[in-house]
Amino acid sequence: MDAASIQTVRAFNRLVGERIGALNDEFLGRRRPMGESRVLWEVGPDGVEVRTLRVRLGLDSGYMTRVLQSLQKHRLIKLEPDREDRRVRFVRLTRLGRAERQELDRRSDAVAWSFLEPLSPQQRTRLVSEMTELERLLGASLVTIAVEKPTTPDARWCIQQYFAELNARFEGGFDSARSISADSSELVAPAGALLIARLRGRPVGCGALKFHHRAPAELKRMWVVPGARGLGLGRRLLLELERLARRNGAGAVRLETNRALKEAVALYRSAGYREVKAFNDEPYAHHWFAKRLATSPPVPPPSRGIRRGR
Amino acid sequence: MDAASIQTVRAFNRLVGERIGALNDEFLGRRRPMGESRVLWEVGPDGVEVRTLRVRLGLDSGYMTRVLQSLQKHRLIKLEPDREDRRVRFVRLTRLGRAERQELDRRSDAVAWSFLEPLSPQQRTRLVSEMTELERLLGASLVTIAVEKPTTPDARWCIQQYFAELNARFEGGFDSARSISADSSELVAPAGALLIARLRGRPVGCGALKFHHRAPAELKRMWVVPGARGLGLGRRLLLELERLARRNGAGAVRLETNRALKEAVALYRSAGYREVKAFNDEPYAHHWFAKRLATSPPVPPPSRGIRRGR
DNA sequence: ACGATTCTCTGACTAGAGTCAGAGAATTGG
DNA sequence: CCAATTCTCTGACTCTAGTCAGAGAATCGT
Repeated sequence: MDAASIQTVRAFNRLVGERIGALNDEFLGRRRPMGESRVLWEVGPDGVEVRTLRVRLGLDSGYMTRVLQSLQKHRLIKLEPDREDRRVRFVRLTRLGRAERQELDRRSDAVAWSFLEPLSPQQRTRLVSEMTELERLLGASLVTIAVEKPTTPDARWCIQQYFAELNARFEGGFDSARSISADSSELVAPAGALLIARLRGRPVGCGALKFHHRAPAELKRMWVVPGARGLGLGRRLLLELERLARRNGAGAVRLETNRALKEAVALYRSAGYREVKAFNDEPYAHHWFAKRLATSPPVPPPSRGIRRGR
Repeated sequence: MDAASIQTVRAFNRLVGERIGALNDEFLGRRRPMGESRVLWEVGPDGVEVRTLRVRLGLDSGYMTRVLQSLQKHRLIKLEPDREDRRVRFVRLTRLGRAERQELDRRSDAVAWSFLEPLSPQQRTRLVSEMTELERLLGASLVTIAVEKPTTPDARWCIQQYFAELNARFEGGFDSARSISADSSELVAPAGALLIARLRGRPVGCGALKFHHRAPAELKRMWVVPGARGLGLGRRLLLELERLARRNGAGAVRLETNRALKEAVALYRSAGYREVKAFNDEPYAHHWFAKRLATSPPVPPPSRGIRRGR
């Protein structure tokens, strides 16, 4: 990459880092410590488990406890034991807390407005479209992919979204009961595995494998959240799944898919999958693909440049 | 402005603020406290006076002293009394300090690279071009406009640039001696005023007024640095000048300009200036404009964006 | 010349944002 | 059922990034 690009990125980092940091501190952190504001915000209107909060904000449990205690002392939140698991605590906003959160909301709006306000209408439109795209591009490098149990709420959410999308896109809809199964018990070791992709803690995609002794692993449940498409995340998931299959002794991967899922079909083809004859009787499938896995990892092909109109 | 735009800007602020903040801390702040790194960086290869450093970084003098002492203890800087004014101290990097600064430079590059690295070549190009544009657009809201004496170095620089541009653009060049004057003594109260626009400390434009008792104020020296054009800065300067004229009792503003300055002519027209007959004998002018000022401000005064003290 | 101002330095203090090592309760896995 | 693990809480620390008041030296303005 050329030096000029690096310099551009550096200049941008400096300007934007300073500007946003300063504004956030000034507007959002005035009334109370930033840590408390962040927590207050993250609790959200419906409440949340403390452990979730901790993971999302990446805070130490001791620190978190104290932040919550302080918020509670100010009557902004209520802490109650979780119904299902009495080790965990559930945080809820009080009426006062909701008001305070709304205030934070207004301030966030004001910060955003301070970016837009000095610009002409055309420039505003421009700014917004560029931020949208940049956010996508920057987000791409923050995605993490990890094995996760299919029973976690996030995993369930991904699978649900996946089913909902199939149902919307397949002609005649989709009913998971009629499809070949890949339920929770089949997607944990040693029978299989589920990968969840996350962007800043939030699930943005998934992909699963079912292992078969001395037979190709089966690829299932490939899905990427609509807002994160076009960033090569599908390909990253696919590569990660292949690595996992290889580590679990599979010499090949195979999968079936529906013709409505055009991007997926294109992805499989470009990732080296060859169309093969139907190897199962999945009623929703139109295409069956297979790929032999190299013993040593193959060089990743260049990611496709996805164009979007602005 | 619609809510969706505000939401986009907010989402962007959140992602970018966190991402850049985190990376900067991680990469640049590892070896020593961020404050020290910032100072080390700001000293630069040629050294600098402590007071300049303090103003630039906006630090308390006591704090600054301690930061410098710590850097000195680590043999990264040398402190010596200033030659001309023995109250002030002059900071210089030692050999070790220069090496450390280079290291910071490398890390900054690495941070920038970490943005580019996960992207495809097309996406990289896209990222860079969007950052460039976004930096311009965000910069616009950081511009501050204030009255300044025409004798300051920055004011002089602006006027010089203005003359140089006229000389380049007018057919047959421009010689300020042949033009109607508006020199330093005429551009300070009560005879007149000079406005300087600044972006993060650097001058990016100017505009001046000459007041005449019971007669229209004269607009002079409107200029915007080429890199900041197209951001509506000219219009902001113009509005600011009109406010100033009104505050000084002028009921109207008038000005003359050269046909080579097409953007300026367009700006005056679109800001409500009507072309009038020549009211003076400026040899370089082709157009004379005038605008009556409303008694109550017709447009809400442009805000200066929100500033923070670093 | 001399009072006001500027610049640096010192000491004393604060708040925010954590980290770390346990301890005690509840739940899970085998 | 029991051991391991998970989750929250407490107490005791740390580090960074300041702020504030005042003192002493040098310089400036008149």
